[in-house]
Amino acid sequence: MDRRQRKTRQAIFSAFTELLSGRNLSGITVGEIIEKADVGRATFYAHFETKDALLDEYCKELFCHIFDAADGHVHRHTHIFGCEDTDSPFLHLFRHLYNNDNNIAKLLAGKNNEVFLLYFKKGLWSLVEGNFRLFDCERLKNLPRDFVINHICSTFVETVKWWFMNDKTDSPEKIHEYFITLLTK
Amino acid sequence: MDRRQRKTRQAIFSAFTELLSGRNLSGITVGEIIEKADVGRATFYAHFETKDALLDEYCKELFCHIFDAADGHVHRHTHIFGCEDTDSPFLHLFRHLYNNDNNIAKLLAGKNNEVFLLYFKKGLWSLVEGNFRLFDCERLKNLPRDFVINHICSTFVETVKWWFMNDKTDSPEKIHEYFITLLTK
DNA sequence: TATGTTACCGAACAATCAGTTCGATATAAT
DNA sequence: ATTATATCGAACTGATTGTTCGGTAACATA
Repeated sequence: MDRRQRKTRQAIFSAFTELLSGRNLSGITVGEIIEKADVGRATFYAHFETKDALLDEYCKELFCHIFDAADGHVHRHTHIFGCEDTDSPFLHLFRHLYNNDNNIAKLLAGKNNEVFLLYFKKGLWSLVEGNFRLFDCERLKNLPRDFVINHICSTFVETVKWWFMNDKTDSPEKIHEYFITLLTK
Repeated sequence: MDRRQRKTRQAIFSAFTELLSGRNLSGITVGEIIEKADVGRATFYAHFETKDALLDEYCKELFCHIFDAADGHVHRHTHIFGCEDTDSPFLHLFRHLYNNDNNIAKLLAGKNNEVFLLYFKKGLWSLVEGNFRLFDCERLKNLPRDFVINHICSTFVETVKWWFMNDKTDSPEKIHEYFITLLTK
């Protein structure tokens, strides 16, 4: 990719990040983005077809990174319940979120930012599905598989939201314990 | 209230309902609403300050009704777990949703309609909080109260969403069973 | 019926924003 | 040095929101 293209793309992403941390997504205009990115209007539209396209690619880069990192942890142990000492990929995720990598926390905590939760959940789905056996539990055995997966994902997302709403007063380990308590028998 | 006012308000609500069932909320313009409602532009803004204000009042009327109905059921029994024969307020809600009162199903099933889910959850919260004792469960005793309430509400909402996504192939009773299974020990 | 009040109409208006177009300029590749 | 391409910037279209205002119709009251 041309160096000019790389720089422009980076500038737009940075500006977008900065704007997102201070305001609702719906209130951010293209004009503001290009002003903060110091980029011509036509240039913006040469990179992204629409504002939604920008959001799309932005989320892809953001969440792809964090979930890939979490996925690496999955082969280090066999069962997240009953193995207190070992990391679970979810504890790993909680820690990522606690450290606020890539300002994800601010994005997920906002009010009108359901878009991000959607992407977040999508990444979660793969993670949960890929390790479904870890959630083997007598109680959930007779329920439809995708119903349970959805429940696990939603529970995680809602746990994160609740955590952030309370300004992350609890430690990642504590929150992980809460999360597990909800899902285990 | 003046009969003219009533008629205008009703016309706008009807038009809004009709438009909502076919399109995303964000894609609906004031122009479309007043055209379908056959109402002058100035009249619309005499009734509702903004489009969001319309949405607000619309949701209030919609969900207020359904939750009031559900709340009436709450005193007919003491514990939703382990009393298979008796109605729970949640089974009652599932039945309401199955019958698609007020086209609520279409609203909640849509893609970009998180706004409605928000209002829905708000109503749920009161219902759950008002009957928190019904969810007495050993496993959840040590968790923060509002964390658990939030989890119950979220689980209900997600169950409904999953149900609708699958075109309501399961009966309200079956879905209620699923829901209870997720939350009981 | 006569009168005053209130709601509605409709058209015009300002302001904001998304997305397009195009000629000129700067930067990269060969 | 030459060619290709990314960027700039300004102007433009079109859609949408929300406002204003004079005229008209419906309502309430006496």
